[in-house]
Amino acid sequence: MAQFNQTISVDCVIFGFDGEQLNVLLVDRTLTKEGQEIFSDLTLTGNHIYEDEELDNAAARILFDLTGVKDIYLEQFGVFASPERLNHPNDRQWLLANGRNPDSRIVSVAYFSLIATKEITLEWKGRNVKWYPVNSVGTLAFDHNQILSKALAALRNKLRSAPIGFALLPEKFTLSQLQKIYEIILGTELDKRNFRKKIARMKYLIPLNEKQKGVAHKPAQLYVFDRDIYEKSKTEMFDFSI
Amino acid sequence: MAQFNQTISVDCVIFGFDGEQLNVLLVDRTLTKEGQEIFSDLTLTGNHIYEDEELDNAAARILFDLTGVKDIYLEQFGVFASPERLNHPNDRQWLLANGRNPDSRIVSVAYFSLIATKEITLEWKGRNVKWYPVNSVGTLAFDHNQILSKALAALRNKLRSAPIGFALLPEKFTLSQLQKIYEIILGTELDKRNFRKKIARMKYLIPLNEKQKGVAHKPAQLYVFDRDIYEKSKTEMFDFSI
DNA sequence: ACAAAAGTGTTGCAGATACACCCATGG
DNA sequence: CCATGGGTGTATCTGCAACACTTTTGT
Repeated sequence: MAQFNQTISVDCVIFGFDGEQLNVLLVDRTLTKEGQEIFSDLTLTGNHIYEDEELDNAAARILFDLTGVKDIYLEQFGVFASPERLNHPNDRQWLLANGRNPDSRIVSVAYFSLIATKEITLEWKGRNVKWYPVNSVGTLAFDHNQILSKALAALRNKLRSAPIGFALLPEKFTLSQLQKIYEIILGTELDKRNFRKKIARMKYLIPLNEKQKGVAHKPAQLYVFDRDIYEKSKTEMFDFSI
Repeated sequence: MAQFNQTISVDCVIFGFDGEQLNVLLVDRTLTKEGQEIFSDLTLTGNHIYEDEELDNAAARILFDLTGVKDIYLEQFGVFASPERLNHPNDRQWLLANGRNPDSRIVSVAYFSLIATKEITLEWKGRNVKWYPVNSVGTLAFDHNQILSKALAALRNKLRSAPIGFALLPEKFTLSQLQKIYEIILGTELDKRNFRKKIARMKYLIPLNEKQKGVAHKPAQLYVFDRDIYEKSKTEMFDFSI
């Protein structure tokens, strides 16, 4: 593999869902000097790209490096390149301590991605990453709060126009889980019956002959998403509303 | 102003509407050597950014340089950074002839913008730019065909979710002109009466006490778009469809 | 037996579609 | 007076929202 490109980086906003909340994967950034902690805060996951690497591949690589998972939903949603984006004192100090020039400009191409929180083990390669509920994220490094909020907006938008909710769920999921995802991301309450009527119209959500087990209530039917059927139905789905 | 950043450029897909067709503004790229024309093709408008310049400002600057118009609708819709995007022979030759290194990687941040074709004079600063109907654009330089088709997709999407059609029209416009824009961009035919019913619901489209002049038929009422009313109504307009 | 979530139908209303004729102007 | 696009209303259909009770399991 070639070397890193010094001016282009990719940041990934990795969303996860644990059944209750929408979470983001954040990296612990602690700067120490002679054993003393100088500061400690959090960043999104990201990295520079290799000279011969496509952006999409760089994003997938970063994701794999941190989570050990491949073939994940990934979508580019913006570029962040303000000349001031590395100007905060902590950020400059951090860059200096890592042998980088805080005055050189870095464009960051931002992706968001969706995975089921439980599907991944964060012990992978001993990275210092953790899930944080999106609602309680404090001040992040660089312009990462901006990136996160734009990612949320992009996620909401996308969720309205394409069936991506189950990317946050295990392969087999229940309709209530799916409904909860819509409710949390869109910030609404949805009617159970109306929700299920819509689902019934989506031919690519396929009920299995299989039910939940070990729950202290009527076990729910499990569903899977069929990508092939979805791709076919997409061509027919035209939305001519002005 | 600082100097140019060599690795970051901004490309603008400038759409115009002439009453009949959707057009793109393209730049003539003719390479000559010792008075001999070596090749001649077309590119999108674009330029490198200045070291201390925001991306949005760079896009606005490029637009102003080429058209002499300010305060234009502009929207970022993607980044193009494939390591192979400058690899075609003509492109390499062109870069070399212009003193640039064809092997260095350039990321291009792409914007699309909307203006009324007739509002601008292309003699501005003697640039070699011209309008071309989007339907009959041939092979463009670099990856500009890719950029153009993604711009069209972004435009269609945006048009469905936000009232931006009149950005392609003069300040005062008729409803038939607006309808034609929707028809051409979305590739549909729309019913005149139903279209006007939707318009009537948009309180930010304001009928003037003024009519078309010099047309050989019943003169149409002119409308303007009121940005303030739009911004207010936006907050209420929530779309909770899943 | 009880707690907890799953699952299921009907009705009213609003917004979408389909459709045809008269009007004002310039030439 | 003719050609051209401007402007208008109604009937039907379809999709969305609101709403409450029975079922299955684990403890």
